[in-house]
Amino acid sequence: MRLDTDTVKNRKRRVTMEDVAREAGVSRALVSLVMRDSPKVSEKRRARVLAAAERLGYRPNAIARHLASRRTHTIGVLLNELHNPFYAEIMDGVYEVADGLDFHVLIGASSGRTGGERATVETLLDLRVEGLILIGPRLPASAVVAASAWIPIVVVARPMRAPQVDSIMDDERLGTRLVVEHLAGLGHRRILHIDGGRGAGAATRRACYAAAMRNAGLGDEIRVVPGDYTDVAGARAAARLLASGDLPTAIFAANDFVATGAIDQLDDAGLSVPGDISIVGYDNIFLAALRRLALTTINQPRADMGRLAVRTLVERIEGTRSKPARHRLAPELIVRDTTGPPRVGTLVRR
Amino acid sequence: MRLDTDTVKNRKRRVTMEDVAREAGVSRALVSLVMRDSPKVSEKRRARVLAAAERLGYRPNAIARHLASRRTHTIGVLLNELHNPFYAEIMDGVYEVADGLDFHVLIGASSGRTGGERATVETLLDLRVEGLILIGPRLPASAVVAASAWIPIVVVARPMRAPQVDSIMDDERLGTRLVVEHLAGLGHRRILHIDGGRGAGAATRRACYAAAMRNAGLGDEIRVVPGDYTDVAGARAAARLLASGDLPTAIFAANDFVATGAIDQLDDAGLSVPGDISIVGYDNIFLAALRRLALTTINQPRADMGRLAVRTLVERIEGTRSKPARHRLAPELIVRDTTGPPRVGTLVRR
DNA sequence: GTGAAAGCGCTAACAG
DNA sequence: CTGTTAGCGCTTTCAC
Repeated sequence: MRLDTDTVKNRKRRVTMEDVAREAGVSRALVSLVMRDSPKVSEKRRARVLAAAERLGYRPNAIARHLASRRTHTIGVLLNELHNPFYAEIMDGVYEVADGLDFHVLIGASSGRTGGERATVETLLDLRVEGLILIGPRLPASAVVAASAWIPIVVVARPMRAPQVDSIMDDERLGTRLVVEHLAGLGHRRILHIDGGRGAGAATRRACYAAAMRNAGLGDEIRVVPGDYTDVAGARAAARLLASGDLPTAIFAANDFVATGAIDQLDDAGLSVPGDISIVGYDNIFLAALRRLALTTINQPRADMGRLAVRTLVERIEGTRSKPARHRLAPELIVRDTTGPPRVGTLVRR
Repeated sequence: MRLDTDTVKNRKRRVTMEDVAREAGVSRALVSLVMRDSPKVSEKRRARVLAAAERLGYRPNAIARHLASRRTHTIGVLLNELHNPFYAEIMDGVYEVADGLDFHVLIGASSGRTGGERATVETLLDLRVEGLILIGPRLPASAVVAASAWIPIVVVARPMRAPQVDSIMDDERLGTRLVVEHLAGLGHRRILHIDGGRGAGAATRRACYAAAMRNAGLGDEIRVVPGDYTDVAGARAAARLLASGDLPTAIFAANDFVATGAIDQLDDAGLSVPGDISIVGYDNIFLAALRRLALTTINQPRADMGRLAVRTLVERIEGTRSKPARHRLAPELIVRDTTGPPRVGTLVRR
């Protein structure tokens, strides 16, 4: 029995460019040119090389290529949260234009580990991605700025003021104003906000809510209950509200997940939405459109945000632009069934 | 003004090991040892080197390291679908044990692009990840087998028979049997299946459904409507059913998304669930637990699946095991409010 | 067009 | 423990 030198642990041995060159009877440099689709190679030789590569089952080693060329043509994406479809829908846009621009996309998530996001960013950095898109990062701004010393960074769904960092989000002032005005227009005054806690952009949304309330002449009614961007947080906040006995007539939830959790809890308590209390979410994820939820919410142009993120990033990578980009996309109000006029005679007296 | 040679396009110049060695007054090899936490370096020198690295802002170049060591300590994950929380929850388990085993995780998604999954796998392969976890891949089995010639692969949520490929999923025979028996126990006979189309594992689920029906003496009632793993597909299937006028008394949906879409459509048609028709999903994603849905479904131990996937993969990478692993985790029936006894006197006559 | 030579930044023996 | 010597597999001048 002949020793099979082509297998290691039953797997293929890596075929190198050298091997292909030998097989095709040309120099290694020529093979390299062919692999990079260089125009300065005769059709004949190109065919020879390609055939040899095929025969040997050659796969270019991207790592070696990256090391030598100092380019990876790859962008990294930090996904704060794999569970929220909001982010997934942004990714649709990211993939769409990254594919067109011929950039690879590497996703790093950070499922709640300690120092998760930071570690993920480091990994991506060490892999020499050429730019980074941070989607809904909870990372301290200082860490983002530090990373931007290395490569271009665009932050999505969270404001960022560093000159070296680009940012993309919806127009929060407008979005929150649409919410408050819709509710106020229905006759609500006691509009409470369950916030996104330490989540990306939560502080902004909270501040804009307050501003919108004041603008509507409802400055005295500003009331914020702490939450997080999850359905569990929404349910918990609603439970606390219920327990306190001091219910508002309307709730503006930090996002659709929070709204969903809150509704769940109110249902459980036997309250009617919007009969007893109105609820508005934010994001317009598919969940909101389900008839059983029919959540009034704010639509964010998610795919557009993803598309824009890649374009913005690539501009920086290619050095086409040097001044910071601050894109603010237009949100829109989607009225469904969770909002209505306030109950006549408040449910619970103050 | 002094020319700052340390910036390129306003970004940090890469500091190399050589630079650190010079700064610390030691050899490059020593720096390398320090970076790899080798025990055979005196505390004193280690400190010197670390200080120098810190001072220079040195970041090891993972690419160069990988090339030289021929190890990346990274596993790749192909996520067929970023939108389905089912997969996100598997990832929780993946991260948990990968972190513990000190493996990096790189996610490649493939948002519906043509040849998306294939291209993503290639990218991951070229990056020399040491093993691949394919979660719910739609890739042809032949492509999976081809990839397994290069590196260890474990497939999650889809059966795979290749000797070189490991697979992890729930026990579908049991899961579907629980569904059918639950429904049959309530008195249903006309139990229809909206399937997952060409989705991962859909064929298995379909076949097991048929087997379970026969087992329950309901072989004559087997009926499958084509779908896909999305809520849209569920709604569409329900719409067709409604239009046909030939409704079953119970629907077993391919997954919770499909069930949700179907319910949405039935609601719209004014039918009552489970009054007029019972519905069961599969997966038990958070959606199913919402009170407004309260979907009866099958729970899959998602985090366990993710954990097991990494362990199984690492066994192969380390060469600890060579025979194929075929893990089948136990699913369980979660009864909620979408199932009940069939309507007395069928809604629509055959 | 094509090939030779010189690295990319790091790891891995192997002497000392 | 420390430094020297070779590469890892590819790209990239630069002559020919």
